[in-house]
Amino acid sequence: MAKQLKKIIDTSTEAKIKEAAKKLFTQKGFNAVKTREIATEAGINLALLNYYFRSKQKLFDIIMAENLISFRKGMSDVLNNEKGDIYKKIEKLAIYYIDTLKENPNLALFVINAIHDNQHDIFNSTEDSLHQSRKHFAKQFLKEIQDGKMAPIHPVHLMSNIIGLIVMPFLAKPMMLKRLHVSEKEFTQIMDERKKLIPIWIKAMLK
Amino acid sequence: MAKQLKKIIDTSTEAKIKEAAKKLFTQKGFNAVKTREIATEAGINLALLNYYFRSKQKLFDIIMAENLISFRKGMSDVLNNEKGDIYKKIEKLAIYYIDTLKENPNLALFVINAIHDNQHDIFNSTEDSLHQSRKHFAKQFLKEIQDGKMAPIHPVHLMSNIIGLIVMPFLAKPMMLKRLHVSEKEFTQIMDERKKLIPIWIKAMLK
DNA sequence: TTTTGATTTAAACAAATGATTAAAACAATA
DNA sequence: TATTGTTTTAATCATTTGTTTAAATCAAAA
Repeated sequence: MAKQLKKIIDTSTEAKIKEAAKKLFTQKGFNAVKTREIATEAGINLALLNYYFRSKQKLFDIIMAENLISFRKGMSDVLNNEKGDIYKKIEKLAIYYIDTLKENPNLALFVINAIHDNQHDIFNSTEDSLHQSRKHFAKQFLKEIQDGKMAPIHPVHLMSNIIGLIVMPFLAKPMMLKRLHVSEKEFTQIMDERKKLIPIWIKAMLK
Repeated sequence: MAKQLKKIIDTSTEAKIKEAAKKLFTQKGFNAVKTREIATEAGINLALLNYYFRSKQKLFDIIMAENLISFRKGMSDVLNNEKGDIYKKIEKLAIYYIDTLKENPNLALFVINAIHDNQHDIFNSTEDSLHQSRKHFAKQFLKEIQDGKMAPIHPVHLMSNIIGLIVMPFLAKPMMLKRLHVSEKEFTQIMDERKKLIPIWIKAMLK
């Protein structure tokens, strides 16, 4: 059967399990999710989880890998492309991540948690193909400073600021909605505003 | 000072359990921590956990409450004080949270996770005494906009930016250290720089 | 010293949980 | 249709995990 077609329509047991697992693991993490919960969510017999994926851990590893790929995809797509100045790239990053996190706000917390326990060695350089592209971005950043267009700050500042401005509203989303009396729709709108605002802000900050 | 002294001297069984539980729960969350692990870490017999705290859940609830208090303390101390313009307040917030998170970087992720599962109803208005003080801050913010000193943006933007700039480097700390080849000491130094930089940045962004 | 109540301990319990098994149902194909 | 390999199921297993128990130890008061 055609693989591409299969993926879209795929209603197979294996796909149902993976889908349920992804939803639950991404939302609640490894330890908070029980195999029986996944089975119920997927509407399948408990034993099929082990039949198709050997163990809960191996299933989780697959979800982890897929989630990291979605998260890295935006980075490599933007940074690998040599065109565009630093602020254009920041805008592209903002657009990609805001759109991704609008779809799946839990992804942010999932990745942050993964960074912290790091049982998957997610910073493994061979695994992580972004090493090169990041170097080019770093060069652009240094040049910007040398040309006097940007204040001389440590890369940790720049990274913290970019990631912080893009990701934080999603990490704090439940609080934002409740505390600032914002609806889902308004929230989405505000996030879309940020796609344009963040590069402008970063530029203004680092002048 | 008296409190710290007490903390050091208090070597009672109850205190040892709470200390171990706080360390582990804050680091790994409720589900990843097992009662036997707490007992070992505290160097006490397993049964004493239930003897002093009834259940794992009740022990966790206490740690949760204490952690939320540390986290809210900075907010109320700064916002309750009517003195100071908005940027002075932002600086005070930055100083408090950066110092707090330097001491305990895991606190950030713990609170974010608490915001998400929210089994403790942490936005409960009666529980949360900050309601009033926040209102005054909001007024200051609106006045700033009406006076044309600040761009007219949604409060969600302001909140996201302030929290994002302060908290994100700690959430992403393990990545920062590894990826940007930064030592613990350098990281601390950079975080201290941010105390002054963040209010300046916020001002520049929102001009 | 004896008594009394509080604390600590080793052992055990019951429920939850991840995994396995053996049989049944199903699907294809010869 | 009969055969064969695959998928699904109900039942069960083994371990983990939160909690309890009953006895032992300790410390202060009588």
